[in-house]
Amino acid sequence: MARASGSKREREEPARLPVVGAEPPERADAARNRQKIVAAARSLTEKRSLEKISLDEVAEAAGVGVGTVYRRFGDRSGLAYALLDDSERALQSAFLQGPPPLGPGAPPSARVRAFLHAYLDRLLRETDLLLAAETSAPTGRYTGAYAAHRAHLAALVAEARPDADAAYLADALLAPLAAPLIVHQTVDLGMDAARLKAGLDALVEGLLGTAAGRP
Amino acid sequence: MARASGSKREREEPARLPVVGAEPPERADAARNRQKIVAAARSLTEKRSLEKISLDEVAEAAGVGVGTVYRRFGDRSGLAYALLDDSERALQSAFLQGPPPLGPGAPPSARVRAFLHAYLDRLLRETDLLLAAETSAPTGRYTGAYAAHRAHLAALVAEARPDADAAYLADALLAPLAAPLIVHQTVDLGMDAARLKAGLDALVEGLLGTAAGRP
DNA sequence: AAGGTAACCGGAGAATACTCCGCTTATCAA
DNA sequence: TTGATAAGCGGAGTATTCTCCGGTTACCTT
Repeated sequence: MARASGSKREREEPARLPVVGAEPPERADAARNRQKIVAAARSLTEKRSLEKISLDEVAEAAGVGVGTVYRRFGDRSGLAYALLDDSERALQSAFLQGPPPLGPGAPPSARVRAFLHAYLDRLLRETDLLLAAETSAPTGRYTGAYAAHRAHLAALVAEARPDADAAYLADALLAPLAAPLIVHQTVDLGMDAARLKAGLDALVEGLLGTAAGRP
Repeated sequence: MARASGSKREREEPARLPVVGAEPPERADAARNRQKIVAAARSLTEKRSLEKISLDEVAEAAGVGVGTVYRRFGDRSGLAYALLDDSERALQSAFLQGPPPLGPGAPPSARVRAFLHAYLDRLLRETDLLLAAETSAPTGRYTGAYAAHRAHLAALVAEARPDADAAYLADALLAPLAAPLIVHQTVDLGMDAARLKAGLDALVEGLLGTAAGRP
């Protein structure tokens, strides 16, 4: 089920975020329906969390059949990612070509730190959507946008610590930003954003050594 | 939904793992049914993953009504935790009163390292159950056994680094052990246990400083 | 412009999750 | 023992997810 849903979404959702190569172009009616569905979902999420909205309901609001919703987005998680598309593009653009420290120009550890902060801010801003995206299809989380974040961090880690297992450390840095964990920390444990950022800073400090004496 | 399901399981599942205080005793027929359900589920999981078994099916195999399964365990996640009960007890016993370095007697950073290794081994041994436990009810993951692990690590971290935010770092150390991430790393990325352990060691080293010069 | 083909659509239907409540049973006090 | 009472039980019923396929439509070729 893990791989199945992952590869399914990959096939069903052409030309989205992390895809680079050219794919069979989307037919006009399909694109139109996609937009109708996204618009309807966006409108519905203004009243309650996506997690409490049935996809049948989205289909009806969009004026399409249920099958169409599932064909386009696979499941609730796929729809959530579509709704996150804008902020994801903004984030990627910021760390790929924006001003430092998030974008190029700052030392790697500072960029890692800036990325984690930016991701946390975004998570706190779109908690409901990211929760829905991660919790339906939990095993499919690690493709798509996650892979881009992971690659970005891995490159920075490799730059700062060429001897380390950069790929692993990238995962380890992203893991504390899992949406359900953040929700638990903020809602149940009462941790605020500043505390979480301080904690993330401690991680970066320990792993990459922003202190002067580190290689 | 997050809090709801969490508090529900808490109410429905008396006298399990992390509960300390006395609760209303479980009626004899209820206990009998619980055992029948667990036994049936255990038997069914020998053939396929719990995630692919409907709870109706478990109920029928156990010879009880569906309502009984839901009342006792709340959802698939609750049932999974029940099936993990034995290994969880073993783990807790090992780090609370077993021999060092997992149990008392070793320096804190060594105990943290030993705990992470032990948890990873257990995760690799019972991947399917832990995956089912975490992925149904993802927001309820952070109560019960997780809270015990977190408290244990937090105490060790506080001992090793009295100045640090021990509670946060405990979460940060446990986060890379999320079942779906481990599955992705091992299945999709082909990382083996040794690599994961080395990565965890690097985390511990960076955060707690097993190297001599750390306070 | 017309026709062929591949993609797409819709919604009925099967599977599964989860709830609800009238009836039964265990437990305990008298 | 025997009621009283609270806890538990079962399974029909409702809600939601997800699939499947006959009919439709966009797109390209000629």
